[in-house]
Amino acid sequence: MSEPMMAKAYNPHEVETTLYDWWEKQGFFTPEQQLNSGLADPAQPPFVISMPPPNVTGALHLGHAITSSVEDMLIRYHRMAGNPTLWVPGTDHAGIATQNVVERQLEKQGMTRHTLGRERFVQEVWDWKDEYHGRITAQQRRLGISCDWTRERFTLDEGLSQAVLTAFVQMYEEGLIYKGNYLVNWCPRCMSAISDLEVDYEEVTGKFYTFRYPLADGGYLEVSTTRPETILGDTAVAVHPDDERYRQAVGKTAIVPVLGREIPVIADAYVDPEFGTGALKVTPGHDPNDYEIAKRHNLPMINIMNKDATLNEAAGKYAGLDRYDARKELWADMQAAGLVVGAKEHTHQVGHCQRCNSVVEPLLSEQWWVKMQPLAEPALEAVRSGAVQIVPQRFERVYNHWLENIRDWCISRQLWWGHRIPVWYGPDQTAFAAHSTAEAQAKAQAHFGRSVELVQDPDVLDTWFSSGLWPFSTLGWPAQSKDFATFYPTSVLETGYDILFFWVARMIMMGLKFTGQPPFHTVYLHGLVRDEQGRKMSKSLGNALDPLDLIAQYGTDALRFTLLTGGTPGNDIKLAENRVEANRNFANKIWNAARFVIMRLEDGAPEVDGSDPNSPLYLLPPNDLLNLPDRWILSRLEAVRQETTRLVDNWQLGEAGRQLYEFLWNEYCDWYIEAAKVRLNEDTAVEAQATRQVLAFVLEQSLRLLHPFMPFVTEAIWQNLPGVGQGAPDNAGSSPVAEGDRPQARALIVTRWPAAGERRQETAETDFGRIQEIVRGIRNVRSEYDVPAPKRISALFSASEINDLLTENLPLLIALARLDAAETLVAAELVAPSKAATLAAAGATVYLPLAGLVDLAAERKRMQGEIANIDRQLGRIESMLNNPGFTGKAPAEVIEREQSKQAELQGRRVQLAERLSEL
RNA sequence: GGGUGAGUAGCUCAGCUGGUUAGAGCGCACGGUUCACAUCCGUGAGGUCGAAGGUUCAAGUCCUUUCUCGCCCACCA
Repeated sequence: MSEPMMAKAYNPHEVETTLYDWWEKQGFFTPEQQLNSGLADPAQPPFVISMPPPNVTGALHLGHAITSSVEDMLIRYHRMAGNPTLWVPGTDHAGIATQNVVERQLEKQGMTRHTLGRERFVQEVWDWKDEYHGRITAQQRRLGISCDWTRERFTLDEGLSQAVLTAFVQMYEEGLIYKGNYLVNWCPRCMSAISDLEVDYEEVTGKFYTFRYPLADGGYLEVSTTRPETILGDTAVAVHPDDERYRQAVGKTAIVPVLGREIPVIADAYVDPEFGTGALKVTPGHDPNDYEIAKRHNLPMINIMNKDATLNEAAGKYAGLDRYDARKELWADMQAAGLVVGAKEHTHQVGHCQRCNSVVEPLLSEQWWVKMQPLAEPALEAVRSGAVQIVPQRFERVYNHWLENIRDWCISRQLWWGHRIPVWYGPDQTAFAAHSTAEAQAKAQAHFGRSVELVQDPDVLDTWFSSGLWPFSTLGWPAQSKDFATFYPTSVLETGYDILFFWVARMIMMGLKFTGQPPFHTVYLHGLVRDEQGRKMSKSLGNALDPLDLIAQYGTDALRFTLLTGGTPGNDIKLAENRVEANRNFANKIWNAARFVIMRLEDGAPEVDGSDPNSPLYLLPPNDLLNLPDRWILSRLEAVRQETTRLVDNWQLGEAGRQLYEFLWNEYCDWYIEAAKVRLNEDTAVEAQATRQVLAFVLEQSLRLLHPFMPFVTEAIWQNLPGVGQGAPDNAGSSPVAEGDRPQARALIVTRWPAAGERRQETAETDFGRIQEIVRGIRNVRSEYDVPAPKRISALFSASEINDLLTENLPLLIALARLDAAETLVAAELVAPSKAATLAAAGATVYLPLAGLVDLAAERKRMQGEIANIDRQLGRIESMLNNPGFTGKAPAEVIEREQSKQAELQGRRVQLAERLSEL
């Protein structure tokens, strides 16, 4: 195949979709294909992630981008490590959210769901789902996620619906699901109950109204409220039992203003005498605390509100008014009646519907509930025992606290979009939970002894009910499927910490309940993506960055790398656009380094190891052909391989990425490639060839290490490497060869993560470090003396102990420090020229005559500064080494390091001082 | 009220198990037509690591107190 010339700059858009389609078509995302191709080792445990399903009608945002980046990183890493790897994608029907979207759409056409009727409305939502499903999944593909699309699921699929039915019926039969009339959080806009978690509390400045509650036998009590309309539902006034002020009032009768209803004055310890007037109006139908008080005192509970937050007949003359209008009118009437004491500003927490931001009302209503305590216990134990580990660990406390104080979960929603509650009622309201109408009928028949007409419960389940089953329902449960047997429990559940309760805790509870096992062994929580000022990104603030825009501007890899390396686990990340840009530059940098290497490989192809697809693509030359830079970069590569592997295994993904960045840019590009040029240009053919192989070897291994972080640019480069051969995207799908006969394509995505090498050479690192120190020192002097960059200068090295090192690597020094070869000399000892800048580095003294440029006074000053700097450091070290506490207690290794540093500094000091005295 | 995270260079952040002169990117200054890359190269300036105590031979890193900001949970009418 003809090698396509690599473009001068990396263009993400030329490769991303092509590569993605090719990967997908090749089947690399499926565990079956990984096993068939020999990448995955059947002896290794599978690595499985259930993808948090995005809302099917949602649009991609940075939350999805960070989730995808982290999960795809883990998936690619484990796939390369040889685990059969499965990442199950899917979408969520997102009950209220989706229904609201469609309802808003209907509204624009002057319709409501009721004008359409249930069946047609649900059909309408399905149409939406079909339209938008393609959009969200296409957007996810742009992120490069290597999930197994052949196993994609939707929460309202047949299979997942079966899971929901099974779970519901079983829990119902065990008494874990029950129906009851309780106070719920009611959203008057959604016209549905919502769970505690779906209520967001916001601080609101309202009014604190104080008024007189008349007593039947004269007098009054002063009482305060933030919601005067609830007076209409009062069934008592309560005071603290020990409150002297109100002792006589207890037992008396109060009169509800306007309505004239008689209610008792009671004593209850809940009342805080310090707060307000110390007397509390009790509205059991519209306040959770009052509800509890009412239960203790057997008070009646009055519901004054309709489901749309207008008042009902119980409100007397206010019936039909909206809650806020009623508030005003009632207050005006009270004022007229002389009952008003006053109203002052008051800030307090008010519950809002998470989905539509309406103010939520506590309302008495009959709903379905899950009994949580019995589910919470095992879920707590799973984390306590370590069967489930949460990363970062601090979230375990949050998790524990929530589960220890858990309350029953309201799971019924008065919506049409979702899993309809599988309960049918007979003529006498007897309830039958069943998997189907037919089964319900059979149950009813058995119960009544005859066939009766059944009516199914109209409500649907909270969308998080089906989400709780996701890790196993997507694998086929309740059927005993092969996938379930093979891939359950999954490995890691990765998501943002904001849905720890909504989703993660419920999955653990449901997983333990229905499969007897925790659904995953690790929970990895990432932070939330915020704007540069740390604010939440939102449409209304207009500060939301669109991941698709960022991808269009900088490429997918740049965005992914930024999200992966821009923060630390569990902490929010403030996304600065210039970091994305910097990482775009990084992708380009690698691209160009590769371009250079590949061009040079045209002078002599490197030896390819074709024997084992799991070993490095290129062979290394024999040791005796390796020079210092070769040995150095190989040693560094091995160190970085070890470090990144360790870091990824310890969930320090960002740190791993940052290390690769620094290795590739600051070591491979800045030093090794520059050093390699010397040998490629000047040495013998055999040596040049050896260097070409090292260049190729290190590049190829680095691409593997970087691939999970930057999948596209690494694969694009890899496909251009000589020896990769056929299989490039150009051939994908269009080959006339039958599927089975086509040679297995080679792709970076299915190469092995580099295995441990034996190339670590501390001496090479020390020696090359000396060269670097000297080169940097010379560059520094050049810069200080304003030597024009292209100008070659003469240099005299009085090398003493590193004479051999410098002699051997003289061409390297000449090239990197831009020395004049004809006027450069290395010797163990040489006489200092009279007029030269002097540098003490790495044990050598370097004289740079810099004809005509050296100003002796300036040079003296420069050296004095240098000596002062050395003295500062020496002072620090000496006080350490003179401290018996240090020498007695510090590890030998640390002491040795300080000693050798001291020796080196003293050496340099002597060199500089000698020179200074000569000047 | 309880819990928790953050406070490190002008900005955005690293610094993982305490041990070289605390790092990066961007920005800034100076210099660059070095045959991969100006999405680049070289050099440099810039930090009492929020504050105060303490533990330790040694603290940005551990402990206590404290200040500022953020988030989560919680029934104060």
